[in-house]
Amino acid sequence: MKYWIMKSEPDVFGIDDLAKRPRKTEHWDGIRNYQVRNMLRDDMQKGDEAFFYHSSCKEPGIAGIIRIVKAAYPDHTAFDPESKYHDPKSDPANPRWLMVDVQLVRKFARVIGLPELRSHPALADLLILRRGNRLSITPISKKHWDYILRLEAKSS
DNA sequence: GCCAACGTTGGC
DNA sequence: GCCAACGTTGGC
Repeated sequence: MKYWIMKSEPDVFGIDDLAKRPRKTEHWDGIRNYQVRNMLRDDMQKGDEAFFYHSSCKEPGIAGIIRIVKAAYPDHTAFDPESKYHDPKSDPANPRWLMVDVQLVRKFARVIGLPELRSHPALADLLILRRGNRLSITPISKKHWDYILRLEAKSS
């Protein structure tokens, strides 16, 4: 079982939106980056867990935990001309883009903010804190995962 | 809104 | 295959 950090803009789709979905489950669509797609396809498995990270917002940070409940399958929004994720180059017979289904495990009692994450030397090599990192999904080690879980219990 | 840091595109 | 131009991301 692996661990991940998955970024989303809460103005578009945040952890509270996921909580409102039936069975608190939704497909994670719109991935249009080859590196991320390859990770989905090759490394991400059903049962993996991920931190739900809020980006491009007032308080960027980790908002809770989600679980992969369905492994990678074709992202149908690529075929939909009405979708903002439409990609005419994705052939339904040979889909270019993939998505997974995620389910909310739990929302954190508080958002663990980006400045707080940065303040911990133990998290210095966390990919999401790296300058210029723009991948919407990144792997995270069990060690970092557990460390961040312990942060949640502390007050900020 | 600015800007750094990428990824992608397309001409050559 | 190179590389300039362009688009996107995301923190601030």
